[in-house]
Amino acid sequence: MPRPKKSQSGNLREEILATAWQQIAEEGASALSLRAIARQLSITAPAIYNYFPRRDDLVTELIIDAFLSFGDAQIAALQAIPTGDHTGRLRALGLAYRQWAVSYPQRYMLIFGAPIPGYAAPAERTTPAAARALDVLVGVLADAHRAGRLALDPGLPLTPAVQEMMAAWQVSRAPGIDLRVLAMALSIWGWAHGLVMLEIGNQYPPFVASPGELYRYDLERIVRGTVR
Amino acid sequence: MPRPKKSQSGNLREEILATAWQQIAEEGASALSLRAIARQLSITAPAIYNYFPRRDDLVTELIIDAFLSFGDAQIAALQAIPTGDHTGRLRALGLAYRQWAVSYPQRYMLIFGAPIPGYAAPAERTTPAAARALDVLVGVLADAHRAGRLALDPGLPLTPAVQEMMAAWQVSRAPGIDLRVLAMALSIWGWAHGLVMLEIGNQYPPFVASPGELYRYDLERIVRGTVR
DNA sequence: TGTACATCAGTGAACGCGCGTTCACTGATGTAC
DNA sequence: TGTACATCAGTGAACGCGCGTTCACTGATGTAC
Repeated sequence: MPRPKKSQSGNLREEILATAWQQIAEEGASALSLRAIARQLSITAPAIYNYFPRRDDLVTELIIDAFLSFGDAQIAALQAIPTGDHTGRLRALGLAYRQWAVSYPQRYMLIFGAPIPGYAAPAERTTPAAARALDVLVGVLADAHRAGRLALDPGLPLTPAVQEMMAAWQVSRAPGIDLRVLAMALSIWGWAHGLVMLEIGNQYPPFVASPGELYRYDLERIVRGTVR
Repeated sequence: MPRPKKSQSGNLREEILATAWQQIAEEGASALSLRAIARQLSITAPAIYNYFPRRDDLVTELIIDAFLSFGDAQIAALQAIPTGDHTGRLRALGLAYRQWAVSYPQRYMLIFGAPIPGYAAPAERTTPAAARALDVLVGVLADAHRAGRLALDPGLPLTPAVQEMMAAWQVSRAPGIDLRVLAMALSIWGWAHGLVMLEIGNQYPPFVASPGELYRYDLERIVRGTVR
């Protein structure tokens, strides 16, 4: 008896993706299984193959989707903040970064955490999606820099190796952006990633009762030290 | 035919642990399997049960071992640096942090990365081991603070929530240490964790050809901004 | 020194499990005449 | 409007795999007399 149509929409592909997200949220990305998805949708596992030729194709779709959602959240964070309020924009970006991560911890883990064993993401599909969020941060910092509001330590020039890497970045995705601004973007990203990973990975010592408070405090420190 | 003694030492327990480390290094912690270990040691899987009642007990052992090794590395990093050289000590700690992580990336992932699905570490055994490394950092910062060399932004006092958390830490593990020093330790830890996770998780954009150079540059920035 | 015996580390077979993937199939649907 | 037919999404059985864990066993070792 084909197509018992648990779903009146018939859009099984979307339901598979939605169920995959649900399972990732509950059990983590490494627990994702076609059979579990099928079970939950009351279909048989081979039916999924009509939509995703291999399990990895499903995973790839999920990763790209997560990157886009994350990038959207970063972009949306700036919407309410005036262009000239550089401090406010950097702060909003930082808050939105953590907010998205704690709202979808497993999704964050999927794109920024440990790689899924036996799965290699196709870089040509995921890299552009990944770059979006970083571009937003670079944009905010570059605006502040253009306005002369960025605090760059003149006593600490880029080392040649770092300069070279940032130049490669500048050429490929960030034309005209000051190399020290690019380095600062990576540094801020690393900081946010670190605190967020500690939080959603449950790695903080037990006395850190409210990681969000700690993050916000530290974000304020970073913002003050970055934008004058 | 029992005990064909592939190993003349007879210390099979140690060999199991060593093989487990090897497999974690090659395939990641989530690929760890008793059967694979047994295969490599040319024994049968049930033999392992003579030494570890359950698979999880083996994992717990590995985690504690990794924490201790990491803590040792942090402590050892300070050995060559004079007590009064606060800048040098903080820098050495930062360099050693990354060095250990990139030397044993899977081990780092095991203790600070994504949790192993279906495994919950017994906190009463792992927490003390985990705290060692953080204690070292706190010690270095506290020394610098005592010497009046720590740069604390007087315009950014701890928020009440952060103050409360740091006070809990102070009571439990860090008697007499200034609360802002504790907050700074967490912040620096988060930063290092972030950069290191991006590096060993292969999350950097492709233009970051040499993550180590980037880390060292940024470490220098952090050190300069922290210790006067 | 020689023999009986307890110990216990490791074996091999078996259990039940869930997984990704393949395959031939079925039967409702929509189209062409 | 009615019928023949092609399409194709989903089924159900089966494949081979690796896993953790259990169980009764075996036979080398070391000790006690």
